[in-house]
Amino acid sequence: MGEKTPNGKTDQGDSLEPRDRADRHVRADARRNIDALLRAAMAVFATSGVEAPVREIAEKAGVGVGTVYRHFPQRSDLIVAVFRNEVDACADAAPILAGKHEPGEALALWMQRYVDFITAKRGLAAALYSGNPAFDTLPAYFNQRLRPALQTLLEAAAAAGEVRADIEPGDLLGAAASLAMPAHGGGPAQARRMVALLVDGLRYGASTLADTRS
Amino acid sequence: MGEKTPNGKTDQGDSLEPRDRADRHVRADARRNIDALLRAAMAVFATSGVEAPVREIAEKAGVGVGTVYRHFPQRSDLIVAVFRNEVDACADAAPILAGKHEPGEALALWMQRYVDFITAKRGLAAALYSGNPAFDTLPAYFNQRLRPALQTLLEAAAAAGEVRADIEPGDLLGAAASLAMPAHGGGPAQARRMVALLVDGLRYGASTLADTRS
DNA sequence: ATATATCCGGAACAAGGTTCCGTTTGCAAG
DNA sequence: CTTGCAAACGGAACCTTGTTCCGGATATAT
Repeated sequence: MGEKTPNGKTDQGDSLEPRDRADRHVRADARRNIDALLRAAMAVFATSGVEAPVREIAEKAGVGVGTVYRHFPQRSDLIVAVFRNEVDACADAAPILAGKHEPGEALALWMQRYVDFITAKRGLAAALYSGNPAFDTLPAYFNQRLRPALQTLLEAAAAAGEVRADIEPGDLLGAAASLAMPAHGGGPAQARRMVALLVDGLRYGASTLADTRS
Repeated sequence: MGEKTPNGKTDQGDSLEPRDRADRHVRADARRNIDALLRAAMAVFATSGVEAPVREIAEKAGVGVGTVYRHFPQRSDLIVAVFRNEVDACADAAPILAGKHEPGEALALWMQRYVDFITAKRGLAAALYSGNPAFDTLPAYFNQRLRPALQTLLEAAAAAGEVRADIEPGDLLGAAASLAMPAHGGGPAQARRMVALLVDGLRYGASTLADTRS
């Protein structure tokens, strides 16, 4: 009659580090299965939502359920791992875009990438609001990974004079997330348009501020 | 592999009317059991959250699970019925308070009543964000019942010169709900304080506007 | 080549939602 | 006051899904 959180030794999900350290030895087959599971879970979550049965994910990954629970002691651990994985991918996209495009363009492209991530995650909001403490650390992780990524892009674009310089990355992430929330109604297309508008607002601000100040 | 919503004849949950019409005959024992179920569900949801087992509710109501499902074909129908029931109670409190107190006082008291309703409903947010279409109609019902109730109070208080007159009831409901959301951290006590502040803001506005205009 | 710690698969268990059906009962007509 | 029966009741049984367990397979160090 209450909470049970023995939580022996969860290797992922507790640390706030971007990725796992190679603790001792991870057998090659284990690593392969973990990757397959993350990939399968990502696909299944995208189509059936995060409440898809564990068996379905296991089957899609070509492993038994026992293997799932060996690496992800709780169903929520798998969900968290997938979310963190996607956040990492989104954050990692920032330097790549920065290397391939003009600063302002890189910023705009990354924001769209971010919107796509949010809209694709049906059930993210539900998980966050579910009250399940397993998801408590997710928001912090989001900020920790995404804010620096966006900040770098913002600073580069501001230095190039392409956007205004007084924007808090955290504010922008929050605003874009609000606009993109699936619960808000309006499909992914609308979300992309609204966020594009937001980014254009940053650009407009640059010229306005330049005019006003000089 | 998809949605199944045959939905034969759900008597509650589809109509937007405050309460059920007496369709044909409702046997006395049935009415009694429905009431007992709503009461039991309200109590159980308050203590164990909305994901409490149906069996537990049935037992607390002193009926078999078959009886639960006879009146509430899906578990979510019971949840929706309880929510609507509490919304009705909250809305009905408005005229009662208005009859017993000064207009400004009635408004303040009702807002507290509303906050208590929001904070008590652990899992309301989760349900709303769950993506389950069964809950889609809830927000509309909330507005339909609560807005007129609050509007009456606001108009009375404004007519008495106790609060400013330019407040949209919908805005106020939304703001108070945001402040009271359990997910916001801070207990019910904080929520009450913050909303009291909000109401005081309305009062301040009354004198300010009076000064400025005359 | 061998030992062994680790990993794998899937049957088995537990819990909760939902269905089914034999029995009981409110109630209105006679 | 009977009687007939549609409606309602209860709870066992069923299905789905999360989680545990353990005998067998296997990667890897020696």
